[in-house]
Amino acid sequence: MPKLGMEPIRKDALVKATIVEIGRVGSLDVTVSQIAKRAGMSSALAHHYFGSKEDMFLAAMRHVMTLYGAEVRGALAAAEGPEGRVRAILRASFSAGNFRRDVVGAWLNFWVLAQSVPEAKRLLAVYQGRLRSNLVVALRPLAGARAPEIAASLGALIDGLYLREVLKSGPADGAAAVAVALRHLDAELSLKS
Amino acid sequence: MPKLGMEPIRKDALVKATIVEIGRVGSLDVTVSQIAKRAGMSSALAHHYFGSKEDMFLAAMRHVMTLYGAEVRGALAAAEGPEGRVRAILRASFSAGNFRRDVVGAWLNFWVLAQSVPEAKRLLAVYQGRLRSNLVVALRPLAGARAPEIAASLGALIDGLYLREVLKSGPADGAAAVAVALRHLDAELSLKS
DNA sequence: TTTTTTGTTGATTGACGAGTCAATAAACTT
DNA sequence: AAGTTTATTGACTCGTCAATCAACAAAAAA
Repeated sequence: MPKLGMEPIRKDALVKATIVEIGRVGSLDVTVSQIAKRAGMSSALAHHYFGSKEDMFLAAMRHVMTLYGAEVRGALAAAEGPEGRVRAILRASFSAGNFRRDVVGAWLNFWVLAQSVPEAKRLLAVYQGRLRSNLVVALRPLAGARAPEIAASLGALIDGLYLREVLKSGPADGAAAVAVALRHLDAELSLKS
Repeated sequence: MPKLGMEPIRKDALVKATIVEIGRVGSLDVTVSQIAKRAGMSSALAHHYFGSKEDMFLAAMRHVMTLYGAEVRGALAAAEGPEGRVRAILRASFSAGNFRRDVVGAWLNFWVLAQSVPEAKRLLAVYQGRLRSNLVVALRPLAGARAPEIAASLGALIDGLYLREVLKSGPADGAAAVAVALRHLDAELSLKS
């Protein structure tokens, strides 16, 4: 009994299942069947909605980035003052929704994919550009001409903290990561030269 | 015309070819045949010396780590004063030999592998532990009780700078990366609290 | 000189998995 | 009622690749 309008529902389920399965297996070597099974459908249907496994994963990462972007915008709107804005970005980056084991694992695999798949590289560049731009704007009133270089090191530090999360056992500790990033920020801001 | 004592030569060639091929392709989806071909032998011989593809890659990463470790020890021996030691570690981390496109690509894939292969996870933990320990020892005279936390953020920053290198086009710029890390160090050291 | 050890490869096996296809069915349209 | 669009899947194709094997060659040991 095929109900109509299934497409968005199925796609959404597949996108979520993709993240979960990649997180579970720890690599892109998940079969489409595994993903489809977790999403409650046949692999043929998954191929019907997304042309290929790669499309599926790219859609999943677009989804992750969209959620992150929305969270940043929300936090930014509620933030007060320049420093509040930087803190808002950092907090969003390590929020419970984004800083999850499976999501971090997906990011890591996405990074690998960006080395060989142009579309992944493009997406990653867009994401990095947005993060950088957000940081620079927020830092400008605090650091003036040094805003770009601080944004660069903060960005790298964020990526590094994500990376380190992968190795840890136990639940993700976003608060600790935020603390490290904030201290870096304070330290950089206290540098007068 | 089998010359004897080939084993170390073959293994060495395979280890190097593994890094190059992974760097070229950008993922672990390199075939053993490709690696063997680049190393100038048949895939069967590669399997003869290393039992499996995974063993080959793990040996390659052990090799990378060994070189890195030797470089750090050398730089540490020649360094003067505590700050000189921290600088030596950072410079070694981004030296021309270690901070190369293909090597960075290999690291990235190694990180992914560490999520699912215990031996890779173990190796990575050993490496991180050594780096951390080196940093803490060097930082102790400079930062006292704050040495561990500074070592942690410096370590994450180093990883992040490696990660960012992957996306860049053009040749690797180790000097720029060292500069970012050094500025972070200065900033952290100037924080008195 | 026979035997063992070491080096070497072409050919083959065996498994696995992405993507396709044909078929079935229920809804909507005309 | 006939035709079209959307949903859905089991079965199948087709390519790829890690790993193994059988066989051959040369050096070293016995």
